[in-house]
Amino acid sequence: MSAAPLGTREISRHAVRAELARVAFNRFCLTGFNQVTFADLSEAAGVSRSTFLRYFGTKEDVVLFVFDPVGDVITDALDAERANQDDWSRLRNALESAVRFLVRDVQELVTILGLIEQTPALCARLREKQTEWRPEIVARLLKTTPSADGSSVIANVRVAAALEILWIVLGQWSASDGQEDLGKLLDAAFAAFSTPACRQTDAPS
Amino acid sequence: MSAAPLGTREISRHAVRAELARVAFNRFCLTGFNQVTFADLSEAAGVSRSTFLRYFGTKEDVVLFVFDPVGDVITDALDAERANQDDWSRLRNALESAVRFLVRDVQELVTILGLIEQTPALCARLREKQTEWRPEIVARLLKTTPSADGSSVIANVRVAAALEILWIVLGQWSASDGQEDLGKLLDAAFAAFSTPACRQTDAPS
DNA sequence: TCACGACTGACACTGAGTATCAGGTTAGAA
DNA sequence: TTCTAACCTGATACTCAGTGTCAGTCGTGA
Repeated sequence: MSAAPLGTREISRHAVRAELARVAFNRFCLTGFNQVTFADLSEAAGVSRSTFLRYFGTKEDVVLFVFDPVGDVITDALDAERANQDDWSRLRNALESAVRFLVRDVQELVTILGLIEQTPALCARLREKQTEWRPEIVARLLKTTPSADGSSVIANVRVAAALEILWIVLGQWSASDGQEDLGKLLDAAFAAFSTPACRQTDAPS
Repeated sequence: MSAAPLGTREISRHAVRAELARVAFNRFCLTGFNQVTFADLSEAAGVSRSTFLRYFGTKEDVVLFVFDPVGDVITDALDAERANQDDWSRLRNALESAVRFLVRDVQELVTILGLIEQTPALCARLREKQTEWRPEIVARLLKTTPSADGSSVIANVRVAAALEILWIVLGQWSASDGQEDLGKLLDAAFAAFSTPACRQTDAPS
């Protein structure tokens, strides 16, 4: 996977970043994202405001940097898929990889999703990241199943729809406090495209 | 449609707002969104910085307030649709209403979309608005064709996908400088869901 | 004509994010 | 071990978005 030597400096930086984020996250959950300032955070973490800002470009990134690898996770998973599957199946399985990557600690993810949901600035920034991932994913999809007419509109729409599903499903899952089965939720969400009549005929059994 | 009496105060406010936005828009296109400050804008418009800020809560809104009615346009159009159509047809037609509302001056819309595209802050804020529209649209969709299992996941996915299509299509359209036919682009985009094999088999003729 | 509400400009303030600089620390080569 | 170059840190100063307040002005309706 990641075949970088990772010098000691890099390791240290990574660890400090994680610790700063941990301290900050507690504050955010306690007081609310907008109410906490960089001055508060740096004081709580025992570093200067300058240093804190050097580890995270923006306040949003203090929370959202954990989502950064998701784009790569999806593209990698898409490559691993057997190419003889249809687009939707491949995207669905790639999303499964994404949620597996994200769900390491259920309670932690539920908490972070809750914080994001009730903070417009975090939602916006997360959607921005999502849009950044799209071109790469579209390219990967087109590489194995090229478009007939050379247009990438269809691929773009499918990828955009899949990424929307990711957040809708995670929102639903976190609303159930992490109880619901994410695989089933993904299937239910993708059913929005596969039900031929395009009616609300979910769960017919 | 809008049956409000609209007092003179309201008319005046509306007109001033439009003029301020016009002046600001020119500056943004000339210098770039991030390079222009409220001080620049207020000076160019001949009002104080305070006044300018009173008309637009944020710098993003100076550009994006024209999109505010789109949510209502879509929900209204959805109501007007005959309920015996399937979800995708209704959404597609509602989107047609939305683009008709937006395309009053082709060149102006192309310019504004270009500005948005090359300014991450504007993209983010626009997506935020888009997310705000969704619950209302979903409710309207469910009112006529309720979900079988009481879950709104499928409706949410479909609406989210449709709204993604809106921006993908507008992006494609503005890339062609407003030459392409928006109706055909919408059809092509919705084909991403209707092609049964879910392959890139666009435009088979 | 008067009174009330809204609009305006001026000012002060908080907080995010950028840039710079001097001093201290560490990694890695000599 | 020693030296050096790269890096990290805290301090400071700065720009700008956005909020809040206040006194003065203007339009409207009674």
